Amino acid sequence: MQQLEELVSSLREEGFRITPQRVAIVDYLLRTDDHPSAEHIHRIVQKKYPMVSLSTIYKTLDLLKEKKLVNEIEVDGEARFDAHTHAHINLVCINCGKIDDIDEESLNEIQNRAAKKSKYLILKGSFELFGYCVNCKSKFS
Amino acid sequence: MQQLEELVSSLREEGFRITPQRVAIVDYLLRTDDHPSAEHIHRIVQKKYPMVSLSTIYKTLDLLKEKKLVNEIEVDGEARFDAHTHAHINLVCINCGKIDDIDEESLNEIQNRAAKKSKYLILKGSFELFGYCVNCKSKFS
DNA sequence: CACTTAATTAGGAATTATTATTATTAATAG
DNA sequence: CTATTAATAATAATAATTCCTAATTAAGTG
Repeated sequence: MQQLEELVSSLREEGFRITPQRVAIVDYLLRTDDHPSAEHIHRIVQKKYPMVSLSTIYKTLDLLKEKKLVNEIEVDGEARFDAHTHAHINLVCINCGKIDDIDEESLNEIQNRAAKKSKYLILKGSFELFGYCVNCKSKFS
Repeated sequence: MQQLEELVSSLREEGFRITPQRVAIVDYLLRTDDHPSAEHIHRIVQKKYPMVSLSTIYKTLDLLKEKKLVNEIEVDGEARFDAHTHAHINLVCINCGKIDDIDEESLNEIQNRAAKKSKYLILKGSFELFGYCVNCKSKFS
């Protein structure tokens, strides 16, 4: 995960204007471990800048996506975003909706166990995986 | 994959009414290997029953989902459905959008290879997997 | 074979997430 | 400081899905 200053100056160097809105959005995305929706980012950013509009959130997220600075995933027809652009998978608990990241190193272990146990994944929509949700404690089979 | 008659009588046994609309929807889902959207199912079913409404499609799909007779996945913010309810994963080509099923036996092999090569999957949104799309021939890395 | 009635339907309105449009504002270059 | 033009706010438009309600009908009952 990169620092705010790096991101901001890299954007400036590429000729993008640095606005308070953009800084606030990037700042929030870097600070959170969550996978917020555009709406959620909007509510957070509005605390500091009450007049920021939702379409600005969307446009900024588009820009950041294009620059590979954020990752977009999809849950129940809603876009969610995170600033963790290294290789990882997003796990969505089919019980409580909690989203977790799993990085490459944990993933190796999981894939090994998966191969041994011949459990299955379902990409997109609901998915199943051995293990349990760290949030709601429900078990998968 | 179950037969139409089995499904229909199992629905009837549970007290659900068997309507031409429901039969047509189930019939189509059983016949196709595709992952049609609600809209697409609507167009197909309308060929036989021109007055069937889109909301009926949605309600019927909800019923079938609840009874675990169809599987719902999500592609680009659009719901897609299939009647293959056995354990499998859905692969979505990040290049052409083609959706494929992989059943448990093929999956074992894939997971073994995945474990060896330590490639990664991304659940939801785009995903990456070694291999190539059988439809557009584009390779994944 | 009617008769009854609760489940189901059609059709349109409402909702939700997102994108497009446009006049206004403000970040940056000079 | 001023001009340029990208970025913004506000609003309208769009697309997928859900909600609503009066009308219809499947299927059990006499």
